[in-house]
Amino acid sequence: MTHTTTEENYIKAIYHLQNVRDTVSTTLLSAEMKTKPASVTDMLKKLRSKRIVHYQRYKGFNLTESGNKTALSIVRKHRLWEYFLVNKLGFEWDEVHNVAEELEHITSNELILRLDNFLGNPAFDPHGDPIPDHKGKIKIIKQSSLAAIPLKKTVSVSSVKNQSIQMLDLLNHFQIGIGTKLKVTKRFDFDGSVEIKIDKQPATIVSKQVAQNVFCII
Amino acid sequence: MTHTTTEENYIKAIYHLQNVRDTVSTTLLSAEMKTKPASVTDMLKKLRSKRIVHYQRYKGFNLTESGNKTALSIVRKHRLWEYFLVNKLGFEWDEVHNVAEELEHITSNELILRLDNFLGNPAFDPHGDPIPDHKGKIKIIKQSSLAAIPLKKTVSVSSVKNQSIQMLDLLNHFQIGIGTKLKVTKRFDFDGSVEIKIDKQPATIVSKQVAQNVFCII
DNA sequence: AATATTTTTTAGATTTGTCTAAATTTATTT
DNA sequence: AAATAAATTTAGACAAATCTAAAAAATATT
Repeated sequence: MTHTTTEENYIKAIYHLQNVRDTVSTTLLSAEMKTKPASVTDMLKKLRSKRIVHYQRYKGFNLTESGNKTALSIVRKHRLWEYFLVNKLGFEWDEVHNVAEELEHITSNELILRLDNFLGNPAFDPHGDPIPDHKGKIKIIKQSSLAAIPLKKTVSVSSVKNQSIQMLDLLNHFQIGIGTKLKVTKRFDFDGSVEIKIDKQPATIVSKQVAQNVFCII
Repeated sequence: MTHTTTEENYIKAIYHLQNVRDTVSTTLLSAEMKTKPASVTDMLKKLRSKRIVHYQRYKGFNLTESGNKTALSIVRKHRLWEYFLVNKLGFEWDEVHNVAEELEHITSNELILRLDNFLGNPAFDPHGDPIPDHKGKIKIIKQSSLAAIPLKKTVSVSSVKNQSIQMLDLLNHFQIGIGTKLKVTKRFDFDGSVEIKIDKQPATIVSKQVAQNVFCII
């Protein structure tokens, strides 16, 4: 079964929202898709007829098993392309999202298989998000945010939750990237900000918002 | 000015047909696009309003200067991606066309610039067709078909005109690819077939149709 | 529990690219 | 030059994805 680019974008959006909230509403999805709730209802009927979502009017919806598989394959393509753009073409990690949004809809399975091998079958993309393998399997690693890790323990940055350009720009400024080794030296209860130390650099303070979005392997 | 994928496909088709015949008819274009003549008329009006083609009803059409530039940029993208697929991902030269048809519509200029550099700014794609540079400039080389080159002169295969899967399959069978060194040892007037010799391999005979489609640098 | 508010759905319209069938123009034959 | 044939265009319709406005259902408030 094949899907249009629009259908694929809806499937991916439902998948991502499901991983954040446990129920996804029509309104929330319409905000994510930058459409109106009425349009979402139309699409849900279409996706139901293709057995991508379970959906009952007024009662909500969620991905079927088959829908989930499809979502994983789109996410896989997106993240492999991001890896390619950063590690082969030299893009910065904050520049690749939009291009990958387009590349993820190229339909050849053979292409993705070969791209995966060409890249050395990476398990994580440049933002630290796991890349599903060809069976849809995801490597899970234990991560804690800067707001939660123990003090004075050296840890390695493994992913960033909020991937807005603004956030990535800020992290670039702090010279924080995936793989950066750092430790939290102090926490300030007043505003939730956190003092961190990278190598021999002088300590700096990052806000609560940053601390909650940067995840590390302990 | 941006264009839809469909518009881009029309622009590319007009460009290619213009390089073969000097006037392109509605019917011919409809055959190329696998649509009906009525659909072509509709699209021509749209492309005219975007100043991509000169077009007068019943009088024919052709690309404007701006349309030609757009066409060259699409051809450039297509051929760079073909080069990538063959030389980086290990596809065979007869497998890449359909995937490149999709990739050529990805819109990022930055992507193409970086891809071009990553590939080493190649001037020819895996079928021997020239890749327009970022200004749309094409390297032209003097070529003659197997039907026209002098006898017993060792030449290098530089491009293949008919790029159907069937043709490429046949050439693979003969072990003829871009860069293959060969000489024409005899021509048969009866059916236009041609005897060729590659290295120390025994001579083989190719048909007139093949001879007319394989081009070489003398 | 009745009312008010919010969310979701329906109904009907719009745009893009396509189609068929009929009309018009151009080209070819006789 | 008239008749016929071929190519092209118009007119009107359809599917996909969207929209607005109104109706229906679910949720929250008093």
